[in-house]
Amino acid sequence: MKRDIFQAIADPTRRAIIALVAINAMTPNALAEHFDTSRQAVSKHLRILTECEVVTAEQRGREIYYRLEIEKMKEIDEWLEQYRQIWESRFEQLDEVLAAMKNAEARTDRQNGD
Amino acid sequence: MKRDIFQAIADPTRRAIIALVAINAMTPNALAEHFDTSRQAVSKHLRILTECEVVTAEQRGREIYYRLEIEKMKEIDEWLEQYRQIWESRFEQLDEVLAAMKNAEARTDRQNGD
DNA sequence: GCAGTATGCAACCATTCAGTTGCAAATGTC
DNA sequence: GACATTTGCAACTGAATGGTTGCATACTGC
Repeated sequence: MKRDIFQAIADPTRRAIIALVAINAMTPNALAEHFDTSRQAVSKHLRILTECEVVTAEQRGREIYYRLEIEKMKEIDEWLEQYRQIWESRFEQLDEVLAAMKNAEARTDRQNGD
Repeated sequence: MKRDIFQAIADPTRRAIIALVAINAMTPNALAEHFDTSRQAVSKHLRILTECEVVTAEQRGREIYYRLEIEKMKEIDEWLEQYRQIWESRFEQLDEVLAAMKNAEARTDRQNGD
């Protein structure tokens, strides 16, 4: 029942909804046109996304416009940060390896009088 | 049946496993000690993570060491990139607003002889 | 006020999922 | 070779999930 942002983005349809409302706010009906599923199915996804505060609803007459709450996406970025540090440090290590290889090559070249 | 990286990270236990094997490769038994669930439950999570290529297994005698495949985490980062662009552009807009406010403030100060 | 449109909510269904239990296979130790 | 350890796989279970259908509510335009 208690869902978090990671469960929110687990479903492909929800990721597609997020991508759509990121560009501009949309109504459930307009969103449903982009999918094979029913309007109600989209509506249920929107409810989940609203619960997770990934999107917010704004009533305009009888229409409800949903738009992306971009701040929530930063939470994923923050979680990813620890792993970004890992691959960046690995990249630096690779740099060191490449530098070492270049040095070794240069030495070999000198020895061979290249 | 066909799982992707987003479903892989949807489960809190799996995110915890990812965090653990990111530091150093671990066996299912060692991992299970960190959780309330059974070893088999952890093993099932490892199977899912392996299927998604988030972790890779290395057999050493009768033990199997699982380690994080950091490259796979980049896929999330790549997906997040489009949203990062949004919040960065919003940040720039905020900068412009702040700059405009500062200008307006400076003009007011001059008018008031402050 | 009435027909039509937009939406949310509840009930139901099939599938998936996370977990447990039991068991078999492979490896290490004596 | 006998036994313990480590692990994966299969079967089962209860809960969650994504989907559909039907209905109630609220707003628009006539």
